[in-house]
Amino acid sequence: MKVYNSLTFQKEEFVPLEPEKVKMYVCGVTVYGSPHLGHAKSAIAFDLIHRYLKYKGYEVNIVKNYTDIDDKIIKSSQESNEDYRIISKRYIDEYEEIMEMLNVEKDTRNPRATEVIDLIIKFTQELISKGHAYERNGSVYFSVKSFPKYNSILQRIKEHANNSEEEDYLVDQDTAFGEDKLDKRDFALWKKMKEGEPYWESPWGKGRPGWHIECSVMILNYLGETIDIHGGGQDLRFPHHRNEIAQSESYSGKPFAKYFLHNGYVNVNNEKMSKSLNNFFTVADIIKDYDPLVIRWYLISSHYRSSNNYTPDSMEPAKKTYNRLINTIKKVNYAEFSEETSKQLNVLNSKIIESKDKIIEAMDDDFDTPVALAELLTLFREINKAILQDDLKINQSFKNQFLNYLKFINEIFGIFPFLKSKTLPFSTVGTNEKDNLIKSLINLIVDTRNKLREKKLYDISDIIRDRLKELGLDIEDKKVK
RNA sequence: GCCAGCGUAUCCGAGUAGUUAAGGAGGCGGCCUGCAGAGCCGUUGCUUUCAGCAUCGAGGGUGCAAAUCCCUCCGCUGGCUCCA
Repeated sequence: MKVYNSLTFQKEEFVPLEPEKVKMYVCGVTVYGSPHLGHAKSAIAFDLIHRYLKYKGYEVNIVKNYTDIDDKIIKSSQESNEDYRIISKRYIDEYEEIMEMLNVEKDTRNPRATEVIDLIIKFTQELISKGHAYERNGSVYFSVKSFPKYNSILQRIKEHANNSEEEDYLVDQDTAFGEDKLDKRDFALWKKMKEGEPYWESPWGKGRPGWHIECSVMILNYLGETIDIHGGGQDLRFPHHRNEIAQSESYSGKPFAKYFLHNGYVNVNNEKMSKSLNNFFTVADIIKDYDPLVIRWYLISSHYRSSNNYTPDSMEPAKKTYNRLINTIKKVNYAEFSEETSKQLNVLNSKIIESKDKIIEAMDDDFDTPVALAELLTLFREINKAILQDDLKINQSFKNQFLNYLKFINEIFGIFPFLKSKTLPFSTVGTNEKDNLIKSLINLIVDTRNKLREKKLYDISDIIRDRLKELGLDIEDKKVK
């Protein structure tokens, strides 16, 4: 299996530190607003990776944080005159609700920044004692100079550049960059409290953590000094991820993460969807018009590293394609049954196996979902052709194999969450007395209507079909005998 | 300016050297159907059909062979201390 590693700018064979186990951390959201489609893209990208690693037999320990204290939350809190905890709680709840609808699997844990303040303070103290950080006026800064390879992390430095790295980055040394910092590149580990802000007590007085520190601390605490996969959006490469690496490697003296994976953006009119540009579409709004699974399909039908250009029409093709899949599943469910094995059925069986192999091959190549989904659609076309065009009768073993295939698809893509039981999903009729009665009544109506059709009493049979549709029962006619 | 990446047919979106540029959506034509729905097939660059010529932002280069590698240029997006 290969993954594209942002640290080395190339695809690499995925080999975890410990066999069979993967330690994974994903930068989550800052909770001061409703999640938009861009957040969903990131969450689904790493959900897909999580699922696929599990499918490959790895035991995945995945941690994703909530940043529940930062400038924007404080600002929002001051504007609405609400406690910052109420705001963060509200948006964490909403985020979790949305993620559940999008069928994003639960992480191993989701720590909040405010849960780890003590650990942040300890971590910061340790960095100071090792000479990697310094305190100025109640704030603590990381000293980038103490970490020589800083500039080359997650960024290529051109070999022919005349200037040394330092010169490149320190030309503005004497322009204003915050009076307390010793180097323009230094960043805050601990921020001194401003009047009216939430605060925690620390050895440097009242204050709160800087932006980058929580991730380093959570990783150390919940996953260890070195992890396998660190994920997040492209926009976090710098400064956030570079700073995390600097802090953590200065702290432990060990490599921080083996692979960095970054997902692409959702764009609107070829601009990044973001809160600051106010061009975002929230998932909650899109769900009003589209099934969350259609949104999921839309997002995974492009590669996780590339960007989607979203327009309000973008969901339409996704919806149609997704419905085609559902229709095919229904067709198989209602197909005529025969225990005999036909040659054509054997061919279909082997196509299912082939399709699965091809999907695995595509996913092994840096989670290439577009190619994998193309394989899925090709198989479904074959099945439609056989069952609708050729009136293929299916047997139990085919049904089982198809069901297993669907479960495999759901396991790695999460697009058929209704597949829980051992049966196909659309046999809504149970076994109790009432259900049997309903079943008999429906059969009675359908049989009667078919008799009418045989007698070419189409106006009556069309009314019945329309009325049944109003009740949510769709009839799809076949040829009249 | 520096760094990363992008530019593929009407649109979305794969494809990093080896016969037909995956798949989807839309359009057109056909099949099926009492109708509808669903589905299937073909087509969707150009030219006087079965043949030929093009084609992956533009131009050049390497090579038996290029959407794919190299160079130059054009255009676009993102990051460069708020960000998924």
